[in-house]
Amino acid sequence: MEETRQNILRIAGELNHSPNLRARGLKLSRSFLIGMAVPNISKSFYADVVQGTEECLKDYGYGLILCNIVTRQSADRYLSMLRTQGVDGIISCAEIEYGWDGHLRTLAGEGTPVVMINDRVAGVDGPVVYVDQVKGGYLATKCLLDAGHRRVLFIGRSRGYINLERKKGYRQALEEAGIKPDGSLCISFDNWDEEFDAFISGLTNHQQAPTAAFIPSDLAAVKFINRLQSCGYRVPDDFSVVGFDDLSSLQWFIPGLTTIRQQKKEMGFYAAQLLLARLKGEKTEDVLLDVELVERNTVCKDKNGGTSYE
Amino acid sequence: MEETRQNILRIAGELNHSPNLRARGLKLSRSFLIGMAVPNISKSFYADVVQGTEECLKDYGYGLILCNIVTRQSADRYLSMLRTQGVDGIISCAEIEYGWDGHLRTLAGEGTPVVMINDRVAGVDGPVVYVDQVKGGYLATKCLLDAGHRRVLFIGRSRGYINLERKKGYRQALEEAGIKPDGSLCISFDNWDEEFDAFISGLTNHQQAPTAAFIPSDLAAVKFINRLQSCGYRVPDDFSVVGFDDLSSLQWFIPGLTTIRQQKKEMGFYAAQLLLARLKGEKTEDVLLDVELVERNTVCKDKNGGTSYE
DNA sequence: CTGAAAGCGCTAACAG
DNA sequence: CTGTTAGCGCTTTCAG
Repeated sequence: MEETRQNILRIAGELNHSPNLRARGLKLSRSFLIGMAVPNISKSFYADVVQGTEECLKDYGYGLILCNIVTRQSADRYLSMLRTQGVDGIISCAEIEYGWDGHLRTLAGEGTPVVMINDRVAGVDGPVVYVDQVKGGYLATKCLLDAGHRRVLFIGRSRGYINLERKKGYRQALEEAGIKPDGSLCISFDNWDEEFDAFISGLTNHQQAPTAAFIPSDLAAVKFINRLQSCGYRVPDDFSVVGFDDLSSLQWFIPGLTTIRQQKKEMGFYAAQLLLARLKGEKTEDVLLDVELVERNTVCKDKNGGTSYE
Repeated sequence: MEETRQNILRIAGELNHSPNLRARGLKLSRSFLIGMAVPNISKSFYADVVQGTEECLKDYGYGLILCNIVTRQSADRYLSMLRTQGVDGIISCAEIEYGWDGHLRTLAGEGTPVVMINDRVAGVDGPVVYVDQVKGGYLATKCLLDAGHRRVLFIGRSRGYINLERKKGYRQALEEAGIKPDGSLCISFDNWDEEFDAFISGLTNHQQAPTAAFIPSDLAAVKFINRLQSCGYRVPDDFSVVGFDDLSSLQWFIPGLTTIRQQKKEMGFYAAQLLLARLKGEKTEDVLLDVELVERNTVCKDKNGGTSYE
């Protein structure tokens, strides 16, 4: 009893002695480490998500090992690193390529708890933090429709879970407004330099040219606006656009992009909470995060778009 | 011999057995973990630096623990986490606040190898990866001077190693052009909303008003341009500006920002290499990274700025 | 209720 | 040159 007290005092005296997590982990077969896989930390979107995760984990003494999957080789390396480091769990974002899905299945199959963000990887058990992509697409399109636009483009790829969902929302809004879907309004630019010029000449020459676009990615939207402006178009006066993401890095972009806000940090935060709950053996359920429209200055509210025919 | 062969075969058979790093680390007293401290991963600048570090480390089997120091509390938590996890080394960026300097001194004092980025923390031994900030400030200012501007603002705080160095370069360029330094041209906005209006009225009312500004931060530069434009000024026609950083997130900003490019990923990469070398017991030296001017569209080359008096 | 001891999975030193 | 063993620092179990 008194010895114990002395021990405590001695420890307090040494002050800088922290228990060795390696030994502790060896005994407990835990590492107090969580792996977080992202497609690219340099995209401000994922930096925000990571920050959210990290904010939650650090309060519970868990370290976050960042896994930036940018090549097939990095995917392989992280597979083995997560294994050898013996992480206690993994948070994995959607949109990761380079065979990561298979690696995640392997890891999950070996018993590592996994939480997914934005989409489920087939064959991997675990909760996922979803975002209401459909609602986002719906709100974005409705905003354009409400401003009087009738021929609204969807500019983006039509594959991948996320884009598909957003497109679903786009169609929903159109339908609700009684507008017949027109396949020719759904386009994407694989090669901007070549295809954008063709697009522009189409815009000027056709009478029933589109007057607005929903572009399910802020980065693409900003690029689009940039090109439009260098072709002499004014945004939103001549053409309206709504993006998706609400990237903070675009804060000072002019004109301010009307877009759909996602709860980026929350995404990471909730994923971390789910994982922690799972580690404690608690039951977990998928989380669905809401989105909202952020109105700035890329939607022309006053007129029905140049050649609209309402 | 034959048993060994069988062992190898069995291992190959099991295939998914990876040696337990915890046990290995316990024996070797190493963790194969590196801590990386940044002021804010959500700033695209640091995301790039982290990506560079991570790219190097993963090839050597080291995991990267991200330490995002955004509050005093997070600084404290990471101090103890880095200790308990027993990281093999630490890479620490400049501009971290919340008492981190002291924590880093503590950790270094306990024997953890440290590599610093952008500035040395007093009392911490270890190599640092520097950027030629003075040259950057010089190139930025010279670019404005070469375009004919004579009254060039320096907009930014006059404290902190990095800003001070950039300002040094600004003064150097001025001096070289035979322009007397004018303290009133060095300003900073503590509260944009209030002070910017005052600044603008000064701009319109004075005959010898400045015609250009070097703003040693892209984010601030873009904000400045944004404000300028909403006051009816055109950039670069009415006012020229040069930033610093060359943030990729500003890629589509209009007008394209003329700025100083820093080698962001390289910064992180070299820091990792220095740390690895240190862990191997090799001798290390500071690294100085070069910068370059990236000319885009925020400097008016044709005229000497509205009210210039050359 | 306190104190000793076994063992987590590995490596390095040592004996055979 | 191969095979055995001690022990890294902790936790947990078990004996005192």
